[in-house]
Amino acid sequence: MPLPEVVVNRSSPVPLYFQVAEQIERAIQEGDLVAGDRIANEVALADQLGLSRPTMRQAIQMLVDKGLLVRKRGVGTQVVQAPIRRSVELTSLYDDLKRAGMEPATVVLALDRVPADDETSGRLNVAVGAGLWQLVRLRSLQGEPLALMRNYVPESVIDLGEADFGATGLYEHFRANGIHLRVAHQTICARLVDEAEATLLGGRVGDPVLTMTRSSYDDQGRAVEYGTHLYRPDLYAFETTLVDR
Amino acid sequence: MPLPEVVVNRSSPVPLYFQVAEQIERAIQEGDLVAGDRIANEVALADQLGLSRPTMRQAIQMLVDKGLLVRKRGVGTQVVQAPIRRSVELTSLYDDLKRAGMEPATVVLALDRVPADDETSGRLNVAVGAGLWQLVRLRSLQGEPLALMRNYVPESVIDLGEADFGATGLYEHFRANGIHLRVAHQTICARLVDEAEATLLGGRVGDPVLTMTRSSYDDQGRAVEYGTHLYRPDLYAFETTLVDR
DNA sequence: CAGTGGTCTAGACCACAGT
DNA sequence: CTGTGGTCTAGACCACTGT
Repeated sequence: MPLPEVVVNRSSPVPLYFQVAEQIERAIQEGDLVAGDRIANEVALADQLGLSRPTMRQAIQMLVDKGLLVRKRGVGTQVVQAPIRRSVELTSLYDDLKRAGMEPATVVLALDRVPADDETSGRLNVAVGAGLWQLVRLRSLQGEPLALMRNYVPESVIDLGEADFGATGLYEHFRANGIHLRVAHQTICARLVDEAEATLLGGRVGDPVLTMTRSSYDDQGRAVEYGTHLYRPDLYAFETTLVDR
Repeated sequence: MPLPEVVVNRSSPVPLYFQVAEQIERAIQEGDLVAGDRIANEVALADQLGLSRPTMRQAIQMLVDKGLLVRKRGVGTQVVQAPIRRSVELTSLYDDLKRAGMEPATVVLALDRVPADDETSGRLNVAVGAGLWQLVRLRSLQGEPLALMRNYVPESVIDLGEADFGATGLYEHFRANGIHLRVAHQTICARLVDEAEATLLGGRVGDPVLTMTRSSYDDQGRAVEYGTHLYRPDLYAFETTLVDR
C-alpha cells in the first residue's frame, strides 16, 4: 500500500496537483506515511489516480519543495526523516502568532509621514525625499513585549492613514487592498539593545536582540515595504527549511 | 526586444530549461533586463527559442523561485525591483566564504566519538547512546575569529576519522563521499556568549552572538548531520529570499 | 474583448541506481 | 537488465486582467 486513500475531485476549483499534494502531506502528518517510507513511482501513482504523469509529478514536486519528500533518480521517492515543522512562508509575525492560536496585542507607537532618506530610498527604489509612511509598533504576547517593528511604505503604494494596526497586521492590510506580496529579502543578525529599546522591550541595556530587516515586493515586482524589526531572542527564533534544487 | 540573445544548445547535457534560465539570469545581472522590465509571454518565447511551452515555463519558474521574476496572470512576467543578491543555498559557511573569494582558516578544536544524548539522538533519529562523531571547529577570517561550530554525525553515516577539516568543509567531505544533502532545517536565534566562547571568539563576556542550529538530510531522507553554530554578528548575517508560491 | 499565465493531457526518450 | 526519476513535446482548455 504505497499511498493510501488519495481521491481527487475533478469538479473542484482546487487544482488536481494541489489536492493530491494536500492529501499526501496529511498522510505524512497523521503518520500514515512515516519517515523513510517510499511511495510508489510516478507513473503508477498517476495511473492509480487517473491523472497524467506531469500532474502527479507536480504534486510530488510541491512536497519536495516543502522539504517533506526527497527524490532520487533510479531509486524512488521517500519521506524525509524529520520532525514535522512548517516551512517558512511569506507572512508577518502577526500571522504566525494568530495561526498558533496565540493572542498578540499590538500598540502603534507611531504612524506618520516622513521623507525617504538614503537608506529607505535605496531599499524601496524611490527618490530621496519621496513621501513614506512610517509605522512603529510594539507587539506583546500575554503582556510580555516580544517585538519592536519599524516599517516604511511608499505613499504611492497605499494609504495607511485609514488602517487600525492595533487590530490588523500590515500584511493583512496589504492583502485587503489588493496588494499581493510575492518576494521578500531578509537579513537576520544580532546586537545589543540601546536604552530606549530596552525600555520598550521590557529588558535592560546589554540584553541581546535578534534583528531582521526585510524588503517585500508585490506581484508586479514593485518594492512595497521595508522594515527593520527587533525580536526578543528568549521569545522568538527564525526557522527555515532549505531545499537543494 | 523582450528577451535578447538567448540561444540553446541541444547537444549539451545541460537541460534546455536550465540553459534558458541561466541566460535570462545573466541578462538581469548584467543589466540587459532591468527592474520592472516585462519579458515576452511564454508562448512567444517558446516559439522564438524553438522550445515547447512547458520547457519555457520551467525556465521561467526557476527564476520565479529564485525571486528574480514575478508572474501575474493576465498581465505578464516582470523583473523584480530588487538589488542583486544570491539566494540562500544549502551550503556551509565555508562554501560561502570560498565563493566570495575570502580565505577562511579553520582550526579543529576537537574530533572525537561521543554517545548520543537526548538532544542529539532526537535530532539525528538515532538511539540514545549510539555512536556519533563530534567535530568542533573555530573559523577565522584574516586572523579574526568568525564562527564557532559544533557538529554531530552518526558513525553509521560516514567515518570522519580520515578527514582533514582544516582544509576541507564538512559538506564538501560529504559530497566527496557520495552523500548528497537535500533538505535542512535551521533555527536562528541570539544570546550572549559565555566566558569560554568569548575567549575563543576573541570577544568579552556580554557580547551578543547569532546562534544557528541545523539538521541536514540526504537524498534518502536520512538525517546525516546536526550542528549548533555561533557567529559573530559584527562579521556575519543570514540572508534569505522568500517566495510566495 | 484580447492577451496573459495556470492547469492538464498522453505520450516519448534519456540518465542513473541497483540487481 | 529493470525500474526509477529527469526532461521534453505539441497540443488543449480555463481563469484572470485590463481595455
